[in-house]
Amino acid sequence: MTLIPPKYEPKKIEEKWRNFWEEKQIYKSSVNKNKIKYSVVIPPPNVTGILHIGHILNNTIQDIYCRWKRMCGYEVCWVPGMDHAGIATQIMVEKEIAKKGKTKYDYGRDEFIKLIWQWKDKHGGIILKQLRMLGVSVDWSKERFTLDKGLSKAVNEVFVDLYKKGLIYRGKRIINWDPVSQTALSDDEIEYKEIKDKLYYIKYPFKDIDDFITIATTRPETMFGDTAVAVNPEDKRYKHYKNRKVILPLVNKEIPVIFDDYVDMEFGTGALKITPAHDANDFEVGQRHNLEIVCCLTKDSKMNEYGMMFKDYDIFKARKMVVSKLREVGLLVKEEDYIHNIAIAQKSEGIIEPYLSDQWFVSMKKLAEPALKVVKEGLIKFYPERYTKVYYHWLENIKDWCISRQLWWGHQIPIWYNINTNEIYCDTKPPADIDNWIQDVDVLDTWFSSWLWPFSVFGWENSDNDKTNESLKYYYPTDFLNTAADIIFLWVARMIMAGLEYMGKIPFKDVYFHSIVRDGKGRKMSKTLGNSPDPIDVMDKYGTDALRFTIVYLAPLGNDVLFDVDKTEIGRNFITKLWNAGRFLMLNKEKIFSSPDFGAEEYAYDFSDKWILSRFNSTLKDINVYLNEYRLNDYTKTVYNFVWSDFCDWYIEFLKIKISEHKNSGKKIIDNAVKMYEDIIKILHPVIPYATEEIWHLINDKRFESSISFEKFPELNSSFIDENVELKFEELKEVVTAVRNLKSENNISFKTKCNVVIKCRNNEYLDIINHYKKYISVLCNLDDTKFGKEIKPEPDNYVSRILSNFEIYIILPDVADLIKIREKYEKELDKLENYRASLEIKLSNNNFLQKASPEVIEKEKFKLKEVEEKMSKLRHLISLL
RNA sequence: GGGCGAUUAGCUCAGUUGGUUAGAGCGCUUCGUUUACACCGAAGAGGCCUGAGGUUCGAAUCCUUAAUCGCCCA
Repeated sequence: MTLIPPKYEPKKIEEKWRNFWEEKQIYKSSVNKNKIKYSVVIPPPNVTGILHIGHILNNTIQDIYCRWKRMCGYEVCWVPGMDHAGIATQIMVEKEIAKKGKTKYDYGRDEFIKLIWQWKDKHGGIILKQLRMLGVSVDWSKERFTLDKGLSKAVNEVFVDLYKKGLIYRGKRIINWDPVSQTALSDDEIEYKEIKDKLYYIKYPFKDIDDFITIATTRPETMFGDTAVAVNPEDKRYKHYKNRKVILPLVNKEIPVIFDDYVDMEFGTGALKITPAHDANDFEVGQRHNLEIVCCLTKDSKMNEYGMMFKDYDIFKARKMVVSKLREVGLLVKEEDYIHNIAIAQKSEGIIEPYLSDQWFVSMKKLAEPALKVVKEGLIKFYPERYTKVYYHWLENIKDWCISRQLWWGHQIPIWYNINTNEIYCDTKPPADIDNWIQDVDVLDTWFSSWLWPFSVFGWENSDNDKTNESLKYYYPTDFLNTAADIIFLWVARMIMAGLEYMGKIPFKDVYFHSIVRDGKGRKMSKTLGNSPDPIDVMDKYGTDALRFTIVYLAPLGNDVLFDVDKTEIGRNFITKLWNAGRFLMLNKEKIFSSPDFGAEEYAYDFSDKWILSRFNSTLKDINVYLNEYRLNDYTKTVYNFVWSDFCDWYIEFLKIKISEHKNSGKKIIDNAVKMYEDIIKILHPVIPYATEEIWHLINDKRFESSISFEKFPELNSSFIDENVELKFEELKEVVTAVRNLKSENNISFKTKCNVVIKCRNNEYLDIINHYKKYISVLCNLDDTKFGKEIKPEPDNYVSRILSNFEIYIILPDVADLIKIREKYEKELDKLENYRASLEIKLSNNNFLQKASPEVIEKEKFKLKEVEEKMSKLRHLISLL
């Protein structure tokens, strides 16, 4: 028989089982029509990403479900993979070549992409290695990457199909242009910096009347692109300018005054110049009012021909010149110091210029309708449920999706332009006469491949092969998606659309939005704050299971997790406790089976056995509910409390005594306890796989070729749940606690043995005490325990505690401090009196008696009777002092 | 500005359709190495359930409103 070592050493043990699981490929899944499948796709992490604490939560949750379902007999398939993260990855390589003073243009597109692949093979995917450490039970043989051949084919197929359906079109859009690196940037790559600037007030004279309107702007040089002046329709100052036109200074062009509630009346003069080509908000206003779009800047932030005499000057120089010219002609009213945020490119530090350009869009309305319907009809469920509201709101106000990105790394758009005719060609295959065509230089948004993930990972490449692809037929739709709520639109909603459009079926049934992990002060984890712990360090220090357990334990459904590294102690301590309980059981088992003092006689379940079986099954019942409702912190908390408070604090303490009292049945007793312990290990395996695997093997050394992963998850046996037993056992616990409390409060050390008298309400309670006299005596360290229905202590020197069904008297070894005892009793009496009074008020209220249900009234009456009884006993005690 | 949440013990949170003398973990105080565990055990202190109205016999729980904080979308 193997003994459990004194200390749980996570590092060695984790490595051992991780290798075991992977070498034996035990989590590899294949189509098995005899089993119900449970499939999950990982939210593909970014290929450049490294593991942070949020990933730990996300992947632990998925692992819990995969392991749980596997133990429940499902054919579980969890697909891992990564996305190619267009911008992030390209930047990594651009930074690298920048060190050599080179740009991507020095290499050219094809060579540059080769470099990125090299980078990816060398540095990419660290995160998957880190996920291995976490012990995720994914099927590594199914690992996918969004730029894999098959997945790329799927992307092209979908683009072409949507284009042919008329759901993809080309349109104008303001993008973030970095004039330094000559590229478009996404919002994520931009930082905002506060700068001191000037706010210029400029007069725009009216066309027909001798009046003017003053606008305020920080960018006078863009006035050459102005196509309107806007005011708020509510603004009384400007109401009478309806249908008027102003003359754009310097340009001498007529532009309209428009009314739009986008305008902030408080800002500047309440009048804005509208430059649709050079400001994203102005562009929107322009769209609403059908304004002309005039672009007056070049791609390197210089004035173009619309800038007239300022052509070829850069914007800063041009600004100065424009201002002095306006001053000269008397149209500059004033300039004010002004502090505002400007957008800066993270990498190049260039000042971002909003730039109007041609982009590709997906028309979303048609795709959104069915996606809305399936959630409304409950085919897809969101946890927490309130996210459905967020989802509806977005889909009901859906905007078209800009899918082109000005990058080289990604799926190049399958659109070709004819050099001679400007004709557009769109197909999965390039045009035959390729020399006459140029392919669109842009690539697709990374999400354009991620939205196909739930079926592309199973081999979907086009709408024909899904009919013959067994894997796809078996695993799709998936059962569970777990992700962060901030990508509900970017990813979740779009997957639903794509799933319905291309598979004709929802992509998943349950979507669980997990918590956001924040630091202990509630701040978001961020690189700049440096408050984001490296999970690998935490795993090193406390153990992987400890981190897994803690993070789930702290994560309530729908709320943020406040995580500090120190808190990992919760998980570590719990695992140590669990480990030691097992160690105790195995030590005893060894002792019992190797000593002639112990026998193997049958031992019928006694009260404490019935109690722990009831508690265990109640726990099992609860955790089944919690797991089904994605209340994972309740799952961990429930098991935690059961193991610590019920199993260790009480059951094992009882067990110690039971074994010594019933040596002839020692083997049976310890076997029963070990059996329950094994069940506990199994229900914990989903959350702490390493420790439970190790323990499971230690309990029985003949298991080396197998894994706890495929053990049957303990099944609920409701017939063991006995509320009455649980309540009665609580009372027994109360007796023990009361005796300990009396000792402690009267400064009797635990080591000092003393005598106790217990008066029981009736025969039933008498039986309990009779049977457990010895246990109480050991657990409280007593000398003599007398009990009976009518028994009374010798009326000399004792203190007492009145419980509902017991009166406990403890004989003091020294002369009692009567004053202190009296104070104690009176304090208790005061408390009871308050309670009694509130009950009496309630019960003398006619309204209550008429309107409350009879059961409630009975309950209140019983409480009153009980409290009155206690009080009279207490009064009696006081009178004896 | 629009929407969605949150506010309960020093901290982090439970509290399921209203019937509770409002619970847990951590922290704190006191005691303790009794043959699993000091990453431990025993005992204890600690709350006008954010404020104000209302519904009800009865509200931490339902409604209205205010304040503070957070998230998402503009």
